[in-house]
Amino acid sequence: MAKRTYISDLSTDEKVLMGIVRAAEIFKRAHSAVFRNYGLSFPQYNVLRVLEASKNRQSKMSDISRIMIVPDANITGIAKRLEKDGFVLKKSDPSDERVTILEITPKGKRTLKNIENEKDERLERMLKNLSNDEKLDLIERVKRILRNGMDRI
Amino acid sequence: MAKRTYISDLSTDEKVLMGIVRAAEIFKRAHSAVFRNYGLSFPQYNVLRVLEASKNRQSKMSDISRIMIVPDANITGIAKRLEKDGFVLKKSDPSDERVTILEITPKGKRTLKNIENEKDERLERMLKNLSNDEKLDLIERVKRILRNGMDRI
DNA sequence: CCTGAAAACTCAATATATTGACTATCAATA
DNA sequence: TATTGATAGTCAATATATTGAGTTTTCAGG
Repeated sequence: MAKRTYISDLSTDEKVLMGIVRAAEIFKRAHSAVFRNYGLSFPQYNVLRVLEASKNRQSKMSDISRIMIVPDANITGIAKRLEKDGFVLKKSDPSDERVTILEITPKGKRTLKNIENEKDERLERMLKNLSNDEKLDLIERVKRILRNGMDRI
Repeated sequence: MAKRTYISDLSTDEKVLMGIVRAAEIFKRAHSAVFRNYGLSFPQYNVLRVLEASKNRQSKMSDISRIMIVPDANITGIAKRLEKDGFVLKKSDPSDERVTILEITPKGKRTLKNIENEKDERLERMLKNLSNDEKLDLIERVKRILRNGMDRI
C-alpha cells in the first residue's frame, strides 16, 4: 500500500463533475485504443459516426461541429486528415458556395463496421454492473446537466 | 426550426457513455472560460488543485499523472509552463535523483482562491436541478464505470 | 443596386495529447 | 558486485484543441 499523500477535499458538486470528466477520459482512452488499430482517432471516429447517421451519409461541416459541440476550426484539420486517408470525401454545396459537405466513403463505412464488435464489447464491459434502469436514469441526469451547461454557451 | 438530417441510432450503452463525454466537454469548456481569465488552462488548474490537496502542498510528477490518469509525458509540458508563469516550483528529490517534485507557490494558491467563487457558481448552475440524493447516486454510478474502465488499463 | 451584418470555413499561433524512444537512476537478485 | 528489470522523467513527431483574425459568400434592408 502506497503512503497516502493526497487528500481529496472536493465538494459534492465538484465530485459529480470531476467524476464525469474522469469517466469520460477513461472511456476515450479505452475506445481510442480500439480505433487506433483501424487508423482512426477518437474525434475522427466521431465524425464518421455523425456522417453514417446523417441523411445520404453526408453532412455540412458546420452541422458536424454543432453536433459534436466543438468550434468550427476543429473540424477543418480532422476533415483534412480523414480525406487524406480516404475515409471521407469533401464536396462543395452547389446551392451555397460557402458550405463544404463531408460524405463518408465505402472505406469509411467498412471501417466502422469492422470496429463495431470490439467497440461494443468494451462498452459492455464498462457498464457491466449497471442495470438497464440505472443506465436510463444516468442518461436522463446527464442530459439535465448537459442542458444546464448549454444554457450559457 | 432547422431541418432534421441527423438521426441518432446509438445503443443504450453508447448513449450513456457519449452523454458522459458530452457533459464532460461542456463542463471543461465552461470551466476553462473561467480559468483563462486567471491565466490557467483546465489541465494546469487541475495540477494546482492536486498540489493544493497534497501533503506539504507538493507532489511528485509521477503521482500527479497517476491521479489525473494521464501519461507522464503530458505533465512535462504542463509543469514547464506552470513554472514559467510562477504558479509552481520544480525541485528534485534528494532521496531519489530520478524524482521531480512540484510545489505550488503563493501566487498559485492565491490564484486558486480567486477562482473559487466563480467556479463554484458555475458548478451550482450546472447541477441546479439535481437533488443531493441524485448527485450522490450519480457519483456512485460513475465511480463504478470508472472502476470497470480502469480494470483493463 | 449597394452596403453592412452574418455565416461557413480557413489559417496561424500556441497549448495540450499521444506514442514511442531515450536517459538516468534505483532496486532486486544471482 | 554485476546484471537485469523497473521507475521517473524528457524529448520528438504528430494529432488535436483553442482563440482570434481573415476570406468568401449569402442575405437583409435601405
